Amino acid sequence: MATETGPGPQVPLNRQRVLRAAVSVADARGIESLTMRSLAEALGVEAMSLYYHVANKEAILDGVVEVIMGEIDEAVNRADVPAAEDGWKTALRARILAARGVLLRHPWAPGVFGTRTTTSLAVVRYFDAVVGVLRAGGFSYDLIHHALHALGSRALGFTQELFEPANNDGDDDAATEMLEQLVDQVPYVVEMMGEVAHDDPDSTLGWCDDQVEFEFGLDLILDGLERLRATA
Amino acid sequence: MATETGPGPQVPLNRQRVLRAAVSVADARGIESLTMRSLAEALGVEAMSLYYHVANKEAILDGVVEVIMGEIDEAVNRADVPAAEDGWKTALRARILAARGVLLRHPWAPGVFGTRTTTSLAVVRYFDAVVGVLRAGGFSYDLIHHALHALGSRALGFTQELFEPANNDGDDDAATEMLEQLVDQVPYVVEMMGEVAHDDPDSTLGWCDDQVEFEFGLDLILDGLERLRATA
DNA sequence: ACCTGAACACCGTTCAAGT
DNA sequence: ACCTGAACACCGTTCAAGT
Repeated sequence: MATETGPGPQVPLNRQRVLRAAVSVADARGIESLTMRSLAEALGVEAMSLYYHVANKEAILDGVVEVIMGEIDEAVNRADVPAAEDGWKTALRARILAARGVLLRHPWAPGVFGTRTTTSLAVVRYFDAVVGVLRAGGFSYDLIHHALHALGSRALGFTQELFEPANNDGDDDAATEMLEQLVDQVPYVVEMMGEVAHDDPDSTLGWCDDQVEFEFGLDLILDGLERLRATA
Repeated sequence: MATETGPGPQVPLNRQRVLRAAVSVADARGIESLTMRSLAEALGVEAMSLYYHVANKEAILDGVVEVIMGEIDEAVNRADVPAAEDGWKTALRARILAARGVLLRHPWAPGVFGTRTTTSLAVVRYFDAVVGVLRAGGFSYDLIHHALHALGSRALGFTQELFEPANNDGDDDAATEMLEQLVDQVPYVVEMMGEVAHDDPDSTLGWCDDQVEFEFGLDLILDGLERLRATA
């Protein structure tokens, strides 16, 4: 719970504690407030001490990816169903939704994944397991290769949300009003929102159920892959 | 071509010139070197002058998105095929591939799109046109809504490339060697790469044809949507 | 109306120095 | 072995001041 407590380092710092504290800081105060100085403060240490344990901030972000991937591995191991019994689609779906559960607890993580330039071994290992599931399901490597590209980051449980952090501060009325003034600029979108909102009286401008939509897109891709596999 | 030439501002600066110069700087030297000071220098002006024309750097990045979306609109208008004649799938596919062509010229742009918190009107207008194409193709708004989520950023021609900027500096041998030492850690990936490389002797570690893979994923989704539309 | 200089708070990082 | 203080180059930004 607490990122660190007490005065200064009774026990010497190490790389693992630095990385875990970085995740905690990002969780608690957002990734943009993760600085060498704020991280050091959370650890009860001076900023310069961090450089004894990690090369620089980039290395910290690389390490943060490893920590998150470790959490994903844990979640998958807890949730995964055997591929042989229920088929590849069920197994892969469960794996991806488990990964998604982890990333929902670290909403800043997808952005960090996107900024890494060197390929993380932990990420490759994750994809290796995905390839294994598909292989056990009878896919050719050629189709598996295409499949990985089709899934993209969805294989890790996230998608690039283009409209995500809209300020949903309860002012749905103001937002609706604004949209009404845009009727001539985006007529189809306005009509769509009106109709879907009408079908589901509970839905307002925050009308998208992220989980439902993620599963819709995931199933669309998985179903398409199953069709290709069966006719290959 | 030149971002600006000559000494200082003969003609007064304005918002449009600031934004276009920002795109030029990002194209030429990368998004990370787009700073208020470097942008000002490219415009032959002091950094503080920029604040007369834009609120702050965030506003510049918002404006950059508008500029890019303008280029996409141009490209789409040049390339788009009428929806009525060739069907919605052909029209949407052409539209998305036109957008992709623009983003390939600005490889830093997807990252900027990802960082924007306020929703860009230009982006919403683009998606409005996508909704229009699907609507003309006989989709229900409910299915269109799901479709937008399934497409995600792919509707704009990009995907979150998790393994993109690998240092492809000709040292494929070294990379292959490294991978061979990982055989026990990622056996399926190694086997996959060996087999696909064997099928196509030209392909090495830079073995993925981005355009081919993008179109594969796009078609997978579009074909799945067509099936859902037809059976609805 | 449009641009600038000086200054501020904040970054990541280096390096010699402490214990 | 592990941590620190002082310093550096670089950010975005404010504000009063220039023309």
